[in-house]
Amino acid sequence: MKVVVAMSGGVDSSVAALQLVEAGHEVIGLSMQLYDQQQGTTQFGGCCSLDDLHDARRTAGVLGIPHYIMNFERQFDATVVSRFVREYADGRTPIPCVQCNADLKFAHLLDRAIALGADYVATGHYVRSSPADGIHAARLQRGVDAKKDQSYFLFSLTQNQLSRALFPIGHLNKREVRALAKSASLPVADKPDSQELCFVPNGNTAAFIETRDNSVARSGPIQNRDGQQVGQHAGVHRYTVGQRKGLGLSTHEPLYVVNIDAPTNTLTVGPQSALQQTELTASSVNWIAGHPPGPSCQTTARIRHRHPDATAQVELLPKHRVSVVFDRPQRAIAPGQAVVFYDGDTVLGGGWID
RNA sequence: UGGGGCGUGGCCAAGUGGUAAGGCGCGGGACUUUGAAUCCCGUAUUCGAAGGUUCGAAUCCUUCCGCCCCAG
Repeated sequence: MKVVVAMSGGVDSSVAALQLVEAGHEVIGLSMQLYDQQQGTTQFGGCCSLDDLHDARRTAGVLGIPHYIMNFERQFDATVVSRFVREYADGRTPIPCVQCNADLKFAHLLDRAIALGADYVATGHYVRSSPADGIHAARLQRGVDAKKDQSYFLFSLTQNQLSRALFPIGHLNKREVRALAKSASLPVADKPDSQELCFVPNGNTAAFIETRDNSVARSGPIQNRDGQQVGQHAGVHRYTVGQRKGLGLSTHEPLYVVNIDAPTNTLTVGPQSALQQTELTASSVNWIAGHPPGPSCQTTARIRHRHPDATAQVELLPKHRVSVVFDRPQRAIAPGQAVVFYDGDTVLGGGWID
């Protein structure tokens, strides 16, 4: 079959391509140009710099597959960056990687792949999937390497998207991926893992947001839970619920951001214990199977990437919303983050925390 | 200028003769395909100032400066 691999220029997607080539598929490498590269490569880290595009091209050369670079600047800005900035301005904490996956890679890029005659789009995510078989719907599962599992970032995929998705390295662990890259002499075999957000220069999120929307850089009050003002902040976009760094308040105990109120531009802080919450509601819930498991169910849920799973009771609410009640309190439930539901290794779905 | 108390790093704060705890904040690192958290390391040659006593003082003495409280 014909498969388009989304090649970021990193080891993971490179080995994904390698696996497909070795399996005998017709493979096309596709890389996305996500923003104007004129400003120089040092402006950007992560997965999408000019150097990374070159790495993808070199890897494709070694694999003997065609490689195309497609310009997705407009789509990236609309589906990922603009939302990211807006969320921060609203005092929320976004996860742009989710939109980048569901609304870019498995949307615009998938469309292009189909236009190229491809049957599937493959990525280098550490997740596994199984196709619909007439009885069961297509499923998404955690990657075998628990340390690298990226299923959290893919909870919003639909049956249609999943039916077109391949994850060739989901059954491998990172060590094996690197070993395969090395034995195939891929130029990126020893390239460091990417981290941080690829479109934010130097990991300086606050500065990036200010360049996009400087109306957020308004100072406002920091108050304690009794409503007494205890300090000042330089913009709510610099903070997230549960954050300790950057408050500049010295007290007998560490303080954390407990709440962000964008309308009044107010930050509320409190001790560690004030972050413990047992309940949340989430919106725009996606059930990967296409329908919820039932009006109410017991599942394990995860409130952020790499957070321990927790058992919870999920109740459906109208308008694609759910209420989630955990058996044990969770630390720093942050609006804008996703809550993702699992049944063992299978991703049931998830939604956006209100 | 009656009485009492206090002045230790950016903040809080131990230490009352033996050569400056700790917390907060801040900086760096680790971890990490979100934001965070967490962990590790670093952060006062110096204790309001100037003299003095002493082998040795932030700790004792003297003076000065500054601040707070209670009375008038």
